[in-house]
Amino acid sequence: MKPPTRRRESSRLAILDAAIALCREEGYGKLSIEGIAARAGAGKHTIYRWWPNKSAVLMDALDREMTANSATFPHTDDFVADMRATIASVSAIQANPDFGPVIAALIAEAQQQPGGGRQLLESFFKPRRVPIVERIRQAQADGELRAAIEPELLLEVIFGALYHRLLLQSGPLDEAYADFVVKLVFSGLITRPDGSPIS
Amino acid sequence: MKPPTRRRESSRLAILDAAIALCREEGYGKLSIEGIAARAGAGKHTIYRWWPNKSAVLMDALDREMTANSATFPHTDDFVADMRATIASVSAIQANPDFGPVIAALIAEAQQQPGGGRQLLESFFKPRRVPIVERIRQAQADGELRAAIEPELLLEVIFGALYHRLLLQSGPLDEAYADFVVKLVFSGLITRPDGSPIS
DNA sequence: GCAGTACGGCACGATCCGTGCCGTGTCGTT
DNA sequence: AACGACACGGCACGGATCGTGCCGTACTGC
Repeated sequence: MKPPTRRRESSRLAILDAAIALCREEGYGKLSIEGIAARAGAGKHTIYRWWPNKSAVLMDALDREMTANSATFPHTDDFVADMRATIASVSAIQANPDFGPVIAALIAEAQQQPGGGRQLLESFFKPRRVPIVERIRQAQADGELRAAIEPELLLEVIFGALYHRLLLQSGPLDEAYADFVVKLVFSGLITRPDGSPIS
Repeated sequence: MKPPTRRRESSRLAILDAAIALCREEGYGKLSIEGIAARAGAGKHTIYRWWPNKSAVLMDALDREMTANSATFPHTDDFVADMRATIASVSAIQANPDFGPVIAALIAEAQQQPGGGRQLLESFFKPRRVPIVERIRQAQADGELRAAIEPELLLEVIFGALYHRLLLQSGPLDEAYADFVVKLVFSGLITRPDGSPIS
């Protein structure tokens, strides 16, 4: 009961490699289906058969690279430290010239169709946030964090701050910024017996 | 010493009206210089003479409408209430189908050129945030808010959260969300003698 | 080994880009 | 009031890319 696909894997990989390489070299604006096909030594039909548009190709290509080169999700007994390390890791990926501009291009392209943003969120971003959501829920279960707040809502604010820097280049996407954002978001939420602020 | 412009104002306005109308009707993806020129009854040269690309036209068009239809910036003695009302007003504009998609398109298009995001931020967004920055500085001067934090940095987090919903459609851009974001950001920053949380 | 199908290559009309030219109209100068 | 400069609308052009159709080849599964 194998999947009934006679798709040629070598073409698929050549297309994904060509797409993300061209995007990095020339920018997403100059990325074209014709260019991808030529570079991959493929016919345009082969691309149109398997992907609806060029952003879908690029999304698959980025997905392939990012599953190998993923963020780190430490899980120690210090929740805030875990979150700092996690968000710093995410921001480092977004600051990487090999990934940041491609992510920005995907967000940009999603604006072209109605509902494109939501689809990108559900199919690409949300699955990658699952480990972080789980870590937050764990902290809530442990009584380290107010339980009344949805973890996804917190991550909207945190990732929104990162995307602000990614899309509007308002400053460096470095560890200092990640620390600032995490501290800001959690400084009013952490439950400590003595009420001392987190450092 | 008048500015040496023989530019025809009627053409400029017709082009701006045509651009934003077409963007709303068909979406930014189907917006073309040829379409704008045809709808405005103008020559393409007239557009290329005064704007470098279609996103610049759209930015001018949106700017013209938003200066008339601006957010409200209340200034009472309750800083957090002021911020809630202000951010709720901003989010209402972004939730408006006449403005939100256009703003999203501008952010998306800015990703095409290197530095485009920063340019959009400086020329379009930052000037509109000035009153909010001033209100935050006032609160800091009044001792209502920790003075060590840059207001622009706080607004990055707040607006980032709004843009997350605008660009990724992660939920409604309503007053409840604006309240949540403002409360979250300021809950750890407000200085109160009794240390009670803001409600 | 056979049949089905995915494949690469090529060609096509359509759209939009950015630019050049041309004749007209309007505005500033004298 | 007359002139000259320039912005304007209209049209045309080559180039690029789109999405699709057709054709012959090569690979794959039964």
